[in-house]
Amino acid sequence: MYTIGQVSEMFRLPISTIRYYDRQGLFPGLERKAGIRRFGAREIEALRVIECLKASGLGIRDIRQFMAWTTEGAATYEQRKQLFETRKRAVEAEMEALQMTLDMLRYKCWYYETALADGNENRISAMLPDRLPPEIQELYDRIHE
Amino acid sequence: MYTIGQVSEMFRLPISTIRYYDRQGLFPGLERKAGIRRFGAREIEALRVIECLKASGLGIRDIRQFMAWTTEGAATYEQRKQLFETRKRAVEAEMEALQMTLDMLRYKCWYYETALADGNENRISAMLPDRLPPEIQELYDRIHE
DNA sequence: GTACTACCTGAACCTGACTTCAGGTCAAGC
DNA sequence: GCTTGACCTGAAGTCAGGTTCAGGTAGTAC
Repeated sequence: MYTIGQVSEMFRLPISTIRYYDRQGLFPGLERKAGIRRFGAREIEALRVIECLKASGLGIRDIRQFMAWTTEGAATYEQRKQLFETRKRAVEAEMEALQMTLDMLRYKCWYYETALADGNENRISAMLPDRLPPEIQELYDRIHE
Repeated sequence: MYTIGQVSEMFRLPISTIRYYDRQGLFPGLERKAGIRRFGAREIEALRVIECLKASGLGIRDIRQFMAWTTEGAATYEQRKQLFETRKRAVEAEMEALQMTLDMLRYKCWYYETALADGNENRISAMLPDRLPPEIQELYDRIHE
């Protein structure tokens, strides 16, 4: 069993954030002793899931819904499975989007390396839009589809 | 030259958002005719960069700084290059983090598929923490390091 | 000449996710 | 017995990133 301070250290989360999560209902059935929160294995796992769902783009409201489901046992396995499948698809989509972002950033890195080497953008302008170095052209075309 | 409505359609951004960006100084030197904004190639490219920098996790404030740099010519190539390199590293880190998130989500998908098939979590509990199917064990270990 | 549409403004409002604040409890060490 | 440190509360504050509102203009269609 851990205190809020210990959990705060374990997850590198401010105490205020953990209390906020509690207030939002993310630890249903959290135990207390003389008013003081006592975090057990269930809450530690809950926090891991919270961080995961948050990272997947889910809001607090929907995380609370999930936590409520976990208190309802086998009856909500289906909903919980669906939730994770949906989040998985969302993250996969997000990673594809970030891949495009990365292409743009790589192009811009090349752009400014070249501009910096030349002292101006003239040579680049002359190469646009379809006479860039092959590797860069590929990035450029993916970005400006 | 495009009107704000056309740009809104092109980028699938609400008009209010584009006006907000303008107010925040993201289109330095934006042309106007009788008060009406006229978006040219420069602004279209600016919006592409804005979306990219936003997706990389940069705030409006820093995007404004970048846009200011673009008006200062060759003197700021170095800063601009550095900015894109920093954003590139940030996105790469973000993708690694998302990869971990994905591992967790895959584990949870398996978990609830199994629980759903069994009607309870008993079999899974018996496999924890180190007797999971190899493929799942790998995910589990990466998550619970 | 008037209705319609697409544009304009500044100011106020909204949402989500926290954080801060003022004031209080409680056990341990000195 | 009193100070210290770690915990507690509800309410208010903050911040980013927009969105909405009330009221106004400008060009075209009939």
